[in-house]
Amino acid sequence: MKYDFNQIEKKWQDHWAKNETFKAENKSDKPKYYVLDMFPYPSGAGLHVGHPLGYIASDIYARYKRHKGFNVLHPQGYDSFGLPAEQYAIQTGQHPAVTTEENIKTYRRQLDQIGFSFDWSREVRTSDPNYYKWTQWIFIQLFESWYNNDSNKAEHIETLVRTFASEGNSNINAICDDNIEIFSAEAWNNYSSEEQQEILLKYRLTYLAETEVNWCPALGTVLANDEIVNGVSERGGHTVVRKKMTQWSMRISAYAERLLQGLDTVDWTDSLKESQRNWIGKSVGASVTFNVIPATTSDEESHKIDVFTTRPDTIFGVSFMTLAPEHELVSKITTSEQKAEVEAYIEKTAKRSERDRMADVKTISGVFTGAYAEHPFSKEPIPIWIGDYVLASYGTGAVMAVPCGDQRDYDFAKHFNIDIPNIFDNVDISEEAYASKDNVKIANSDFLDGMNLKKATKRVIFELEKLGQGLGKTNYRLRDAVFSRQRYWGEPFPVYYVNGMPQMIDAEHLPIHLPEVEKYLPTEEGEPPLGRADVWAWCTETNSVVSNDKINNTTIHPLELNTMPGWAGSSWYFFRYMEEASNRDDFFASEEALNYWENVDLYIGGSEHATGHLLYSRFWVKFLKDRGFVNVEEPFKKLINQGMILGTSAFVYREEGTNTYLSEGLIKDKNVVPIHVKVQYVNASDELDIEGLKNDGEFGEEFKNAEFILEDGVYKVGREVEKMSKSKYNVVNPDSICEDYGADSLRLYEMFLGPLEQYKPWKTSGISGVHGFLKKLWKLYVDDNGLKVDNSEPSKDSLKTLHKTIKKVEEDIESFSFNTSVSTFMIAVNELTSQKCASKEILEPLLILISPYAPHIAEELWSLLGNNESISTATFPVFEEKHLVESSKTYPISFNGKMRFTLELPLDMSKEDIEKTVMAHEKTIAQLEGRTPKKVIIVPGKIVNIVG
RNA sequence: GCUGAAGUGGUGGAAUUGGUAGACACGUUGGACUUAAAAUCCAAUGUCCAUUAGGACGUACGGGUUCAAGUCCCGUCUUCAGUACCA
Repeated sequence: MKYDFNQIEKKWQDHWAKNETFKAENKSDKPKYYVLDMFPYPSGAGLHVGHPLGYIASDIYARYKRHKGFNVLHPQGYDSFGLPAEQYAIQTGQHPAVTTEENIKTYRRQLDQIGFSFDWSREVRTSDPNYYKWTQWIFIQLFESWYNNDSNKAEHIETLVRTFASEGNSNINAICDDNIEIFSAEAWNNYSSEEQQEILLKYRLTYLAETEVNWCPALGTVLANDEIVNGVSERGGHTVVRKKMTQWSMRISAYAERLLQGLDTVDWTDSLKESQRNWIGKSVGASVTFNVIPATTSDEESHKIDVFTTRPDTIFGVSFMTLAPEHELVSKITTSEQKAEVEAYIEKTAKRSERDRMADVKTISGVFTGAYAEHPFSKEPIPIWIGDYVLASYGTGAVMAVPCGDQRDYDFAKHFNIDIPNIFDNVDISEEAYASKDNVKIANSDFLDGMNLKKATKRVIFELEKLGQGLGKTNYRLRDAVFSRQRYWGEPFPVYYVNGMPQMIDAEHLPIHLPEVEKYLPTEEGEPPLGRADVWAWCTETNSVVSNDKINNTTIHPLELNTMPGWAGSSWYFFRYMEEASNRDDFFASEEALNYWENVDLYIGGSEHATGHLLYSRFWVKFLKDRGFVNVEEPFKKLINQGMILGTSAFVYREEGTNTYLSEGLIKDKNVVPIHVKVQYVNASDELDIEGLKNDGEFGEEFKNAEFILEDGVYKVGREVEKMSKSKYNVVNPDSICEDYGADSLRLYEMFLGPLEQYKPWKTSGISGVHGFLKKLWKLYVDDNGLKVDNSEPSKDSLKTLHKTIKKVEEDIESFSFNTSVSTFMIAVNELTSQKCASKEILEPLLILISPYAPHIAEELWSLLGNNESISTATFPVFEEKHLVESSKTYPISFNGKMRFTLELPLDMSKEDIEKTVMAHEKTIAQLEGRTPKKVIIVPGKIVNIVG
């Protein structure tokens, strides 16, 4: 019987699907375990061998946990809203829903053929109205909530409204917009409904606000920072301008501290936690208010500049202030003499994108405004400058410049010849600023003289508070997240507008379906694509979406034209899987389901989601918990970032100006151009299939008439490791691997390549190793006459092989070291083969060990052994130490730490006897050449080291 | 710059608390089987010296601790990833 992997794999994949082998139960006596892969976007290109890496790892773990007696939830689905489908729709006119459906089909077929143990009955798709109904619902809850700093959680907006009505807002401690005026209960009750709504928007966790965006008029859309290159759009090279737009924002900043603290409670890698910490960017310091000195005595208006500083202790070192060019005070305080210069500077900086400004750290630029502020303590005038090293979007957009203590301020001061007072005792600042926080001793600072950083900081804040010109403050870099997209293929907002004020549609009328449009582009007026929908108005009488021409602004109102961003649907999907598909109509997941599964125990995915998806999900989960909809604070307990599988590109070398290609060994001093060729035409020895290449239609005539100069009768290609991509012709498709070697080989090989987290190159030639292993495994059970396993008593050696394998594999899986288990299997099979082991007592448990990695062959052999139940239900073999107990040990005998020979000695031999035996050995005598050793180190069971 | 990860044969990588460096594979070379090829099997394979026996050197580099260092400590270099005028 041959190992016919194609037939075996198909057979078991069908069997698992038909019997719903991997369906998870929401009621079980077993402990639960939830294994999840990061949500895939079903791209049109399908999978390459790099994609399944994480899925294979999580699948091994899920299968292992089942063997270990857990009720495992291992679902899969699609983040099916998104840009590529929309882009494709714009180009071809095809509805994104249609192409998305096709892509999902391809994706599913490819996933199925790898043999994953997904519970497909729980599949979700973000673009499914039954799913986005609940995304819309969550949005409404966010709108209906505010963040109460006193209770330190989100509360229903009603609690806020009640307080407003009874006592005004002066006692409210909320996370809200900055520009909030104090009002009394009486005032509140007298406000018009619109005025009240406007105020409430400043408190809601999702709110409409003017946001500065990168607007590209030619594309009619907003661009992300990384879509802009050198000030023009990456696609098409169109001009991009900074523009204010009214957009939905999410008040994630309310959760900054909890998002930071929560990191200590989850089992993620340090690097991932670190990038989230950086992103949140907490800095502790003080806010200080500087009064602007009026230019003339008749000047009535008085201005104040608020700054944030992490070093309030250096306040006496301030010698100037710098405002961001966009700062609203700039136009108000600039003197007439400086006006022209300041305006020219502002115009110049407005043209540079924020990213450009940040990237260019070296050029120092700025302009004096002519105005002065008053130092809060010394009352000395301080010149006010503007400079683009100060960012409008961070802090208050203004800094108090302390050149002796901050390198950027120092450079700025040097450049413009501004005074650099030294307020540090015994520190030389003639070359650079003293930015260190260690060994600070303040001098020339009035009441702070002689104090260290900690003391001075405390004292300054105390004094500032006394003056009413400052207070201790913590600042976060984390900014509220823009939630509107000017796109078609996303979740529509459940929002309509009455007199310009946003109104939520009642949850009972959800979902609001994405309307049909005839084109997926923005309108001529620059409105988002939904502006093209004819049926896109809300009737408050029938509670339905009706034709736009019925809009009367009394009962029928326009609907929101933006859609939600990609992260909306992916911020809560892990809860949706918890509920069985048949029970999803009335809630996003039932309380029982949420209580049973709690959160994701193991989450595997790419590190590119470090600050996007992983931060937004945590934010939504904390919010949902505050409002009592879920009961966990963090969504993902343990998280592993899988590395990337890189391609090994192949190159041929064309001699410059000719149609001649030189083999890799011949290019030495020649002037050659390396050209990518398809890796399919290269064998394991880097030799090129020239005929194949010549006849490949995709390359056209390029190689048809080319001459190939061989070395030793073959053409050798050059190789280089690069990211897998179509344009580099190094993409390897899992379909062909499954066809040629089988899914089990693919699974094993992906794991065998190296540690999960690491980046490593793919080389198809290497797969023959694991494929050979599977054949050897097969032969251990089956020969030409069929099954050869018997009920013979296993040998001691075979028992030892089995049990050391159990031990190692179990340790490996628990520590996610899947690559080493594959080696362990190889060693086990090599050993059992040479032991001629045929004992069922050994070979049956061995299959369970291997089955998470190579489930198809394991199932097949398992059933050949006479089992009727799927191997996935079998209990993991139990390791027994007694089989590994040895009576002797092969000791390495070292001289001065270098191993010279080995000696087998009984393990129960005493130190003294070991020393005697070793010293008497002829090789020892030869090594010592008559010397007497100074010392003999004996570590029983480990090593003997002779010194001297 | 900062933060994080990493640097081991021709290649991917192993060495879990300091204790035989290079497991397991790929590739290469030689051999068996075959008319031949494929498949399979056997052997060798870190580098250098030596006919052998054996020896020297070897985990990015330079130091150190230790009987013993890929592993611990100090310094340097390189690569990758994230992030960045963050006040």
